[in-house]
Amino acid sequence: MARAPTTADIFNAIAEPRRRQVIDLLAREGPTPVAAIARALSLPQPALSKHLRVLRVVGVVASEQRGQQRLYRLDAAPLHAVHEWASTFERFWTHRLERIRERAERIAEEHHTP
Amino acid sequence: MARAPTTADIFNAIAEPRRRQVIDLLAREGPTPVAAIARALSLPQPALSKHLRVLRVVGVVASEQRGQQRLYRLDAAPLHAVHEWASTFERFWTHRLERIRERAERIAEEHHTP
DNA sequence: TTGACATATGTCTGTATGGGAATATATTCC
DNA sequence: GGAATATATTCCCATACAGACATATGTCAA
Repeated sequence: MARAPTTADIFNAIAEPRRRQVIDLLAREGPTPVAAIARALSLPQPALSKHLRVLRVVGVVASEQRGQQRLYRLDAAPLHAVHEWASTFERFWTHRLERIRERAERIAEEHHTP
Repeated sequence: MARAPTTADIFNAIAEPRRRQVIDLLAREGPTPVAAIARALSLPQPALSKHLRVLRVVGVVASEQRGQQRLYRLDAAPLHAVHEWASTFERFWTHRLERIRERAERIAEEHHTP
């Protein structure tokens, strides 16, 4: 079997940095026409349209005809799955951060009581 | 340009479901030898070894020789980036959930005072 | 050393990519 | 209808996959 298509699911879709940039921009700016996205990301319009298709297929953006242009807006729902999956591992960072903090405090303590 | 290699970064690495399974398993079970992972995931050993290489390159797992076998353990640090990125969009789910809850309460209210 | 076991690597194949360039499709205005 | 603008699609190419299978490498034990 080959690598799964980028349209297979949200995890494959967000593997591409350009697509994460698009998502970030829509989150910041709200609904945005294609040309404005292309300008902001310095991306040729055809390349962007292809990325937008991938994002549409996995349901993380939706488009609305607005006169001559097409407004794309974020639908963050599919990103919830990513967040939830990544949250599973929170305890690992927390533990590591705690260890770092504890060590820092211990060292500081030693320096104060020589 | 072609699609970025799976080893390019953590986002590309976790696009593959098998590799997320490996990560999940190591998070649950702690350090585990290759054969046990292969058995648990019903994955041929060569296929698994290739996935493990990808995960090693992006730094999300590390291996330790343990007698004849090799123990793989999770290093969740790179997943922090994924979690942080996904956290950016938390407000969208929260807002949506709030809207759903408010609507439900309004409807319930209407039913109680007809 | 030889053999048994555990893991890694190489080869093959079909499939899919992301960008560049050209072109097709919509939509609005005259 | 025809021109102008906005967006989508098609064709091209180099690259890289994931799995099946065979084989190499590494490690221990006798």
